[in-house]
Parts: sequence; structure tokens; C-alpha cells
Amino acid sequence: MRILIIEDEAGIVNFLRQGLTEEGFDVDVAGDGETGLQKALAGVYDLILVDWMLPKRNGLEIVNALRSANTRTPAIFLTAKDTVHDTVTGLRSGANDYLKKPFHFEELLERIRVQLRTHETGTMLQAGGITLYPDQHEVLNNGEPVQLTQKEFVLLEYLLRNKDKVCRRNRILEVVWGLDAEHDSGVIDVYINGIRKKLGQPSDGGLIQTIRGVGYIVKDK
Amino acid sequence: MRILIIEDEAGIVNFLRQGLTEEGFDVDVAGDGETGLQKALAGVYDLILVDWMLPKRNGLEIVNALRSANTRTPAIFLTAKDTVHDTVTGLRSGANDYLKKPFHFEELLERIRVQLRTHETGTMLQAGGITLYPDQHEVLNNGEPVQLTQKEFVLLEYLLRNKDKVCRRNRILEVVWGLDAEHDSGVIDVYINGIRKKLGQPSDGGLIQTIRGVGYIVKDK
DNA sequence: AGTTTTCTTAAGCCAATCTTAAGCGGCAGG
DNA sequence: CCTGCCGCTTAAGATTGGCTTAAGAAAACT
Repeated sequence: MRILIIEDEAGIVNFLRQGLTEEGFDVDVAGDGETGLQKALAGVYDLILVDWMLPKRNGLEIVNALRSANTRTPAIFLTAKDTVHDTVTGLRSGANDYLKKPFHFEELLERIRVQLRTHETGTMLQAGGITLYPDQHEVLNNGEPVQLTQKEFVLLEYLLRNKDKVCRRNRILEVVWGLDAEHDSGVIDVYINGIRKKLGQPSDGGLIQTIRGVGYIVKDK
Repeated sequence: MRILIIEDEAGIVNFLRQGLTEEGFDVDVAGDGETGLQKALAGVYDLILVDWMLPKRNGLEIVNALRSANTRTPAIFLTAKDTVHDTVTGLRSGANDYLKKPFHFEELLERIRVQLRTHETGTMLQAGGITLYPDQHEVLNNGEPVQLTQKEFVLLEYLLRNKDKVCRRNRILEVVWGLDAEHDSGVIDVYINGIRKKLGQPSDGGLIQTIRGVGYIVKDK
């Protein structure tokens, strides 16, 4: 998720950048209104945090410009202007939220999540060239859609959710097949084989590696 | 625009009701959590204002229940609980905004407008050449009106609201038929078949795709 | 009450999917 | 170097689950 911060006070920028980066966001910064608007218009961001008072162009102008350019990227005002009139003006300009300084980072984070929630394409799991969308029930192999059966899908999803961790055979049986261990009939092997084939992966040294006597592991790289 | 207020303090209720009515909203009130949730689940409101502390069921439970029932009606918390932790919890439960008492009516009004603005897609649902107007109870297939029965309409509406997401059979049964899962008698298939026919869609690879063992998905594009 | 529409149930059919089983081959320990 | 275990691969049989159709039940309308 890419977030653009349009803010000129270095202290706040650093504070935000560090916190958001730690939370796993890609953060980009613009130090004045002009470059901020340019970047925002590019439309590559999932969310924009914008200060009101800025050099060259103020936050209000930026959000107004964005909306009249039909760009719907969610925008949150982050500003010291704290009168009701300011808030109303900010929101009316097309912003999606308005947070008064000083604010708690936790609250900002949650309000960001609210905005991203409505815009979310859903979570996804990735490893190597594989992307799996649980919500869409879809798997892409280097961008190419791959047709997996239900069991194959569930198995691959389990492996991906435990990326870089060993998945023991009995655990897989339990989770995917709902069987107690010691019922190992070799089903897993059949399905691993099927998945590897459909993904064009070798049975040895590929994305899904065999740990003899233990289980399997998906190694991202 | 219909707004539901779930709040037990008469003073606040009157204050809100009067202000919102003057602004042209249709206002409905529930005085406790139980009836509030019932009304909210009906899905006829455009927005819900909810207090946190309520008789019978608190606001948190209400919003949680709404979201897990897949009802996306925007909800705004309106509460005296003002710690950061409360705010975060409220927003995380699925609410769209969180306003601490005491608040200015002007700000509430603007925040309501923000929610209605972003959710204004409610007037119509589209995918492929299909357009569905929930309010008019009308469906167009490439501009040509299509005659759907009540159940067909509700089912298609549900699928379109969850465009590009898998709709699981048990979820469909629950939402459209009000049945608990494990009552799968094959009704869904009959109706999907009917809808596909009326829309001139193939049973395979068309707009409404079957995900074997899971459910259906409407893929736009 | 009669007629028409809509909803639900049931059953047969077929293809996708799952499971089992068996042969093969490599790796590890003796 | 042999032997047994374990995973790979394949194919055949069993099963599931969705599609389709039709007919009876319920609801809506006249």
C-alpha cells in the first residue's frame, strides 16, 4: 500500500514516515503543495495525508484540484487548524477524514485503515511469481491465471500462509483434509504434484520444496 | 436519505432528530441495542449513527454484527468514550467514523455527508453489460430491460454488490433465503440458472462464474 | 374462487474432482 | 553394495456437486 505525505515540517514527516514504514506501507513524501499535487495526480497512491498550510499551494487547493480532476484517492487532512469551520471546509473540499494535530499515531493508523478498507482489493498471498487472492479465489502465475481445483487451492493457500515455514504432513492433513494424522495415504503427494505441474514448477528445488520425512515448505525469494 | 439513530439518551436523540430532519434527512430512532440491530440489519438505511453504551447490546456489538452479516451501511460512532484505545477499537470493528461527544452538529453533518458521498454508488450496480438499480427494482442488459422475479433480483443484487469477490453458497443462502447453511437443497442452482438464462449468459465462463465447491463470483470486464 | 406468476423440491445426468493403489526411483543407513 | 523407506507419478474408479428440467406448492393478482 502506497501512501503519499504532503507536509513541510520535517519533524512530523519523519515521525510519520517511520511509523508508517514500520507498519508495512510504502511511504513517499512531498515537501510543498506544488510537487504534492503533481505526485498525487499521478494516481499511484492508495492514500494521501495532507497538511493544510503548505508552501506554494495549500492543502485545500490540493484536495480540490484532485477531486475536480476526478481522482478519488482517499485523502486525510492532518492539520493544526482545529475550528469547526476549518473541519467542515476541509471535509467539504472532498477529503475523506480530518484529523487535528496533535493526534495519536494509533488513531491515525486506524483511520488510514478505514479508508483503505473500502478501497481494498482484498488481501493476497505472494511467493515467487505466484499470487493468490483468497477473496477472488484466483491464482496468478507470473500474471497468468491458473485454474486450480478446490482442494488444490486450499492446500496452496495453506502453504503460502505459512511461507518460509515448514508445513508438516500431519498438520496439512488436519487443516486441508480434516483428517487425523496416521491416515497418511499419500493424498498430499498427489496434490502437491498437481499444483507443481499447474504452476510449472519442478518437483525438486522449485518454489514448493520437499522436506523428506517432514513435509513441505514454500520459499519466497 | 434515511438515517438510523441508535441512542438511548432522549436529549441527544431530540437534538439529532431535529437537526437532521431540518437538513432533509428521514430519521428513524432505536432506543436500545437490540431493536437498533434489528432495524439496521433490514438494510434500508443509508447511514447509521450509533452510541457506544446502550441497553441490551452495546454499539460495538452492533457494528460487529452488521459487518459480519455483510451489511456495509456506513456507521458513525457518536460516543463519550474518548480514549485513543476506544477510538481504535470502534473503528476497527468496522465503523466508518468516530466522533467524540461533545461534538458540533456542523461537523457531524459534514462527516455524514462524507460517508454518503463515498457510498453514493448505491444508486446503481454495474458489471459487464448489466446494470441494476436497487431503488427502481430494475435491471438492464446492454440497455435492454430484463424482467426478473423478486428472488432473482435479490440474488443478482447480492452478487453484484460483491462484484469480484467469491460469494459462498452458505452466505448466499443466509442473505437471500434467510436459511442457515446446511439447508442447501439446490435452490441456488435453480436461480442462478434462471438469471443466466434471462441475461443471455452462458453457464460457463460468462459473467456469473461458478466456483465449484465454493459458490459464485461475478467478474467485471 | 380462479388464474397467473413465482417459489421450492426433486430427480436424472454429466463432468469435474477426489481418492486409492501400484509401480518407480532415489536417498540413507547398515 | 544392498535394502527399506519415502516421495513422485500415473491412471483408474468412486464420488461429489452443479446443471437442467419438470411438476407441485405457495403467493399474488383479478
